Amino acid sequence: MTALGIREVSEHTGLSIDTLRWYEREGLIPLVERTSTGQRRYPPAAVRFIALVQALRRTGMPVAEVRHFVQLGGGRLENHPVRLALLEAQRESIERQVDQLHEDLAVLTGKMAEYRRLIDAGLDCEDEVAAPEGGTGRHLRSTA
Amino acid sequence: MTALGIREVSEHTGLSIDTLRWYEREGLIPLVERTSTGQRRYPPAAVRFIALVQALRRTGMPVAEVRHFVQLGGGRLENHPVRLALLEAQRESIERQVDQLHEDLAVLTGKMAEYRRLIDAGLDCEDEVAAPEGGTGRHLRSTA
DNA sequence: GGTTGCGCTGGAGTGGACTCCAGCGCGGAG
DNA sequence: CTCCGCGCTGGAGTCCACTCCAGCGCAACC
Repeated sequence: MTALGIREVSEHTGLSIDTLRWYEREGLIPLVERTSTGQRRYPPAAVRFIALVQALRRTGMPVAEVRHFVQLGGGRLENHPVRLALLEAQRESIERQVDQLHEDLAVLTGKMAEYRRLIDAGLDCEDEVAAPEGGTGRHLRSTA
Repeated sequence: MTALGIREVSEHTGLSIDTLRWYEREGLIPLVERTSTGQRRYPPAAVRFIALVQALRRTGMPVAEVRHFVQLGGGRLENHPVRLALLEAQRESIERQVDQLHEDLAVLTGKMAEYRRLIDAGLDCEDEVAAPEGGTGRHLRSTA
């Protein structure tokens, strides 16, 4: 009844229609039904599942691993601990990614501060004065 | 004097030797010098630059865009504002990524809580009881 | 003074994740 | 009835970022 067509799901999730079909072929999206004429229908459970798949993909889980997760059967009890463990592993991966992002952010902000300082002082860069085809070392000693 | 060989840089940065060479060909790594026999030497400035390139790549900047950044000349003053702007854009991108990661994390922890609840209750999944080739709906009504 | 090992180059190959297409069927609008 | 738009399928194509050679040179170690 509340099941959606592929276009609606595409708009709702931001995944392209082709990607939705491809994911399904690849075994990442179960629970998709068909009309009598063969068109896809996505019941709410499928739509919810897609949100999970998107979270896994966006956080860097490869398609093959998502498939593995999905193949852990139709929500049967004995597989829950396994799925839980996979999600836990991914959760840890996400936390590492956040840490890494913060480190990289620090690198960028550091570099940005350097550029601002140089702009203020009216200097070229300390590093990389790599033969700009005109004349070298026109920059002065740093003020600090 | 303190310049490093490619192997050392590879070990120091975690980038493979092939990747270092490829990055250089692609114009992502300037400042690399050569010995009289043609071997690469990485002075400290090059090594520092590589760290920046890594931060950009890891945070999702495409190789082409890093190249663009690098091509903004050998640290000459007039390019500093442009580089600064590019870094600022990337900084914002990183912040969006962190936000997205947190959203995805919430999806995962929510799903994990659900599995834990089901395990405790000894139930199959509410969703996705997709024809596990034996018999449907052996799960009971939820206790909550 | 050979052979082992690292480095170099240019180019080909790979893996992952889509993305596009031809060719067909269905169902509603005119 | 005919045409348009959407959806379907299987398969081919694309893009990106590496990764892997083959074939060569230098240098050092035994």
